[in-house]
Formats: sequence, C-alpha cells, structure tokens
Amino acid sequence: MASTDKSQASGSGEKLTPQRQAVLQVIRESGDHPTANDIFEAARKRLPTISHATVYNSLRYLREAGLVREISFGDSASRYDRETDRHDHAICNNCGKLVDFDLPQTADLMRVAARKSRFKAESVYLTLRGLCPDCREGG
Amino acid sequence: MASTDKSQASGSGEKLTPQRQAVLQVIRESGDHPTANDIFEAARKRLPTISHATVYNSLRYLREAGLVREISFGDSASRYDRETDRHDHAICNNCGKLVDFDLPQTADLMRVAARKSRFKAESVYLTLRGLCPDCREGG
DNA sequence: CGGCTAATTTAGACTTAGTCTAAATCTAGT
DNA sequence: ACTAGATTTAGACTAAGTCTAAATTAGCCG
Repeated sequence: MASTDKSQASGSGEKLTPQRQAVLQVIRESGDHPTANDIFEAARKRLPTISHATVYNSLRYLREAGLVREISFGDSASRYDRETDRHDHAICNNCGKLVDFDLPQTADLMRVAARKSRFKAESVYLTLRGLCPDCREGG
Repeated sequence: MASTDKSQASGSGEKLTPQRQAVLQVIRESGDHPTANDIFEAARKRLPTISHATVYNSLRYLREAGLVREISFGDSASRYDRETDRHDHAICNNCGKLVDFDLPQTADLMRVAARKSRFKAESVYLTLRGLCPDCREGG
C-alpha cells in the first residue's frame, strides 16, 4: 500500500506508459509548438489505436510531471512546448507564428507584480503580440 | 455617399445600437470581469430578445472600437474588462479570481521583448498566476 | 499460475465556447 | 414609400476538450 517504488520509470521518477511516451516524443521531435490535435494525429502514426482522450490525459499527465509546458493564448487551441524552463512567447498577429525567447527581467517583474497585486506568485507569463520578422517586411 | 456623419453616436464617434449599448453597460456596471455568457444573461434582462450571436458580434464591435478589452487566458471562456488602458492581470490558481493591476515596467519590457524576438511590437500581456490574498491565508 | 485490485486506455457521447447562415428587421437617403 | 446596406435573430453548426462506461493492462499476493 505504502510502496513508493516506481521501478518502471525511465529516469525521471514517473510512470511513462507507451502512450505517454509517444505523446512526449511527438512533442520533443516537433520543431514547432503543436496543438493537441496535431499531437493526436502524429501519435496515431506510432500507436494507431491511441485515442483522443488518452492524448488529452497524457498531456495533462506530462504537464503535471513537468515534462512539457502548455501555452494558451486565447485565440484557439492550446499548444505544447517541449521547453520546460520558464520563458516568454511572441505571437504574430498576422500569421500566428509563435516563438520562444527568454527575458531574465520577467522573473524580476513577477516579484513586483506579486507585491502590487498582493498575490502569492507561482508563475508569470509574458506574451508579446505584434508582427514577426517575415510579416513586418511583407506587410 | 461620402458622408462621415454619425449623428446617432453617443459621443465616441461610433454607432451604438441599443444592443451594443446594453452589452457595454453590462460590462461597465459589472464590478467583475464577466464572460460572454454572463453578459448574454445580464443583457437579456434589459433586452429580452437579444441573441447569443448579437452579444458576440457586439463584443467584437466594442473591442475593435476600443470600448472594452478582452482577456483570455487559456483555461476557459474569455472575459471582458471595462478598463481599456493597458494593464496587467493576476489570476488565482485556487479560486480563479482575476484582478487588474498596473506595472509601468511592463511597457519597458515590451521594447526589450521586441528586440529579443525581432518582432514589431503591438501589445504585451503580463499575467501573474498564484494565490489571491484570500486563498493564500485559507490554504 | 490464477485471481484481485488499481490504474490506464478506448470509443464515443457529451459539453462548452464561439462562429456561421439565412431570413427578418431596422435605418438612412431619396 | 422604396431601396440598399447594416444589424439582429434563432438556431444550426464547429472546434476544443471533458466525461463515462466498458475493456485492457500491470502489479501484487496466495
């Protein structure tokens, strides 16, 4: 009952079923930031019977295990990011491209924001919206 | 044909139909940050035949006219904010409470972020997630 | 091994948020 | 009043994601 052994784990101390591994690999091998549906389609090529619900369950599991990061700006579906260290995002208002970058200052701002809002800070999200390098020229 | 007169306007130079006015008032009179559905229900009390689609159309109109602001963090439905000046948000991870605050530094960070990402900046969103004053004690 | 229990997966129904469509209504200009 | 264009309405539709119940899988114990 009180066993905390997870001898099945692959090194990170978590239980990675074949389905979860497939989902994780799809995200890691994607150069991009795929949506749950992108992941579902790619995962089906590895595990043809994997279901919709399992992809969502796996994504939740992997997110909670800290193995992937969920990015959700309001527009449409959430996207998933293999980069799990804190970082910032820029989204192109024209073509929708999403890029990662890191601003060390954001972490400082979190403290200032926590003081001002009187919240206990857990995380902070900085998102830039504008035109990506391609669209700023073309437009 | 080339008349730019909008004598119907209420002062901001925009065409505010009764439906749009009702939606705007609901948002302005809400102390909170209502969702589209909250707004739909409240607007029905003023205009009992107002439809679902009209609320969404009005929200888009008001947003584009700069009269309200849309807030969307991934979790669930968009919320609407009567405060249209740039500002930041904090969301409680426990109870979902959303509060406004303003950090002058955020605007500076936008410039740094634009340089780093090579985007042409249009807007920036800073969102703090953590525990609101009520939940940090109770928890 | 054979069965027990708990966790996971599956398929598909369901929910929620929001968009679309086509017909009806309203508004302005003549 | 007539017409053209914009707006509203009701309800169908879509997309993203959650839920459910049954089937499968995995670990555990005798």
